[in-house]
Amino acid sequence: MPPTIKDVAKRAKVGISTVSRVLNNSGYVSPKTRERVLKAIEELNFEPNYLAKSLSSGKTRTIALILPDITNPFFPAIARGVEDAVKRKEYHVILCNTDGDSQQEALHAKALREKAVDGLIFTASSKNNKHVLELVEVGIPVVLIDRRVEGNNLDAVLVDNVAGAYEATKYLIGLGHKYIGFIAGPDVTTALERQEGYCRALKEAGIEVKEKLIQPGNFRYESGYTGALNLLEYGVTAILAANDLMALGAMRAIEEKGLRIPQDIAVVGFDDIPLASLVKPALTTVNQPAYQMGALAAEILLERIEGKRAGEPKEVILTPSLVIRESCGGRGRWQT
Amino acid sequence: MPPTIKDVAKRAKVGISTVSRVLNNSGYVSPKTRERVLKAIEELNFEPNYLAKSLSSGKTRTIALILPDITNPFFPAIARGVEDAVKRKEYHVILCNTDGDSQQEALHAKALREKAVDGLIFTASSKNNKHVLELVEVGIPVVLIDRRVEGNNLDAVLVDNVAGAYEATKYLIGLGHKYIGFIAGPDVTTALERQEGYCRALKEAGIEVKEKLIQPGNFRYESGYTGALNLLEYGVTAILAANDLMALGAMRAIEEKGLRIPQDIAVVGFDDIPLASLVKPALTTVNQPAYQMGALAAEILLERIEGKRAGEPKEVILTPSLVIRESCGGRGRWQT
DNA sequence: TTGAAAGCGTTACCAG
DNA sequence: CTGGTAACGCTTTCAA
Repeated sequence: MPPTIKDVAKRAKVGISTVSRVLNNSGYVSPKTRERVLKAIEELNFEPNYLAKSLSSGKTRTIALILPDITNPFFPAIARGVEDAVKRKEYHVILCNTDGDSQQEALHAKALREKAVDGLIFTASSKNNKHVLELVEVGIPVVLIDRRVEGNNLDAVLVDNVAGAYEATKYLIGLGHKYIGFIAGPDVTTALERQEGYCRALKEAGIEVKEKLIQPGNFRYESGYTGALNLLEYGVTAILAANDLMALGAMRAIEEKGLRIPQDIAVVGFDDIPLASLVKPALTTVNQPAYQMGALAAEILLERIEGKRAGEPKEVILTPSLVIRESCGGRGRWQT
Repeated sequence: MPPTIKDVAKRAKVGISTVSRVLNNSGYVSPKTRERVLKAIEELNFEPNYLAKSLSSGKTRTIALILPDITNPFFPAIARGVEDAVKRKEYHVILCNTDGDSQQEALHAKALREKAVDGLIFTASSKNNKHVLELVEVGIPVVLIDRRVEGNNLDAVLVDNVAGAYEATKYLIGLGHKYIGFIAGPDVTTALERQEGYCRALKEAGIEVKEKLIQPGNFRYESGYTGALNLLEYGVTAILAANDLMALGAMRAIEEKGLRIPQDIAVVGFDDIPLASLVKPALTTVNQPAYQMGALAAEILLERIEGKRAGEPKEVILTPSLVIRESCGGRGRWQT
């Protein structure tokens, strides 16, 4: 059995409350007593039992990060940002993958509540979010990341997807493209917003938005591949994909068709995952500061948890930036 | 305040121990009483407090996964494998990044012990491992993944790195290469073993192992890049990198030098991260079944935790397989 | 400045 | 079958 606070008390010949005080640097303890206690702790190699502490205090110093799939290259950076930010304050993070499944989200939410996590960071992926809102009602702070949930205002760290896609499309237009295809994402706000940015840029430039130039997609490589295949049939000269994975799939399709990037077809992605700069040609894409998003979300969450942030929830909206590389040809006037 | 077992007891007009029994399906409870209790639980929307449960039982149903960096593309699949395996049994996983720093490993180990995780899965990256061994001594099950730690036998899920690199090198030799460069990894067993496989294949083929053809590396993209630059100076016709990231860096260097892959230089990686199949030319590499490794490690750990596995620790050594793609030219005789 | 004692919400043992 | 009650290890009044 590991030593307990009681053992320390006995050895130092003090009461257990005194030990607790020196442990937490709370209340008064005379230097001499403190010394004795410290010595006892040392000799016993005592370590406080966190469970007991948590039960008593109600705090676990653990948060959860719920996201669709850590295997999706957009998320590791977020996860790392979160962990780095909370690590400094000695919190830990529980990682939960949901695959965008509402039921799994619910399961995790329930379990995490029972485990009394102090708060959670959530990438919503289903429409049905009542499980999370329940957590909020119970008083567990939640900050959303990347995706907003409807019908509730919560702290959130988002990216201006409309602006990002708008800028990317405008860049393509500026390069002279008129027949630009879009490979859409699944039915989540981020994807929808990107589509909106695409449409807006087109309209603003007086280019008609053609239904058939908007191919369905699901954020996965394969759907980018098939979407591009269709788009090529329609004779597009450029393709904007709602995320990088699909853009990569599109590149594969284009090359298999014997077309060259960017000479024949230009492609732009969204996310700026690590691969984007490594493929050939390097992918021009809209950068999302994933690491910072994670870190920022974590900081906001900790502030809520520690009561340093009160009042209305706030959305932090970051502006993504177009990173011009090789997949659209010469560096255009948009380069900054 | 959320309702407690006490509230339930009161409402159902039974003792709290009875409530506890129905909660855990332990001991005898008459159908009628059980019914009443269940009803009360329902009405109160009661949920057991896990902390209290844990304090009492000593079990947290939480494990930790300690690895260098989730941002390194080799690890997300492992993490996912671990989580999926453990999720079925309603365990959670705490994710810890160490950056291969022994001090951070120690910090995490200490904190996790305090938080009483039931066990942990560990990718050792520093030589100094006494912190982990301490956990083992305290009785916390540990299973190693990917890397062995010296001086102790623990459950481990490993890959036969020697065999993998040996096969890869032999493949290159079979293709007619005689001047094969190697970009080494940092000072961890996996990297060392891969180097050993490389040397062994060379020797077996009667090819001299030249010191200068072994470039230092640290598993990162950049070191692959610079390593390749040096290797090209020496006129190698093929490069084997100790991991994919470095192989990718090497590819970049080769192309920047105006050389073609695979016509001028062949390259082989190790890991088979998701990017490997996406780059052009697609990378021929040694596949490590990361997802399964994670899942397997998790299963072994749970068996230890739940006492279903006793006796001596055992190492499970998986055999990696060479995945032949495009970066070495035509499919050679090694294709299966 | 210190210690005793009452929780925190469960589990588990022991009578009944 | 069921209900008390003593742990589990710590925090936090409250007196002294």
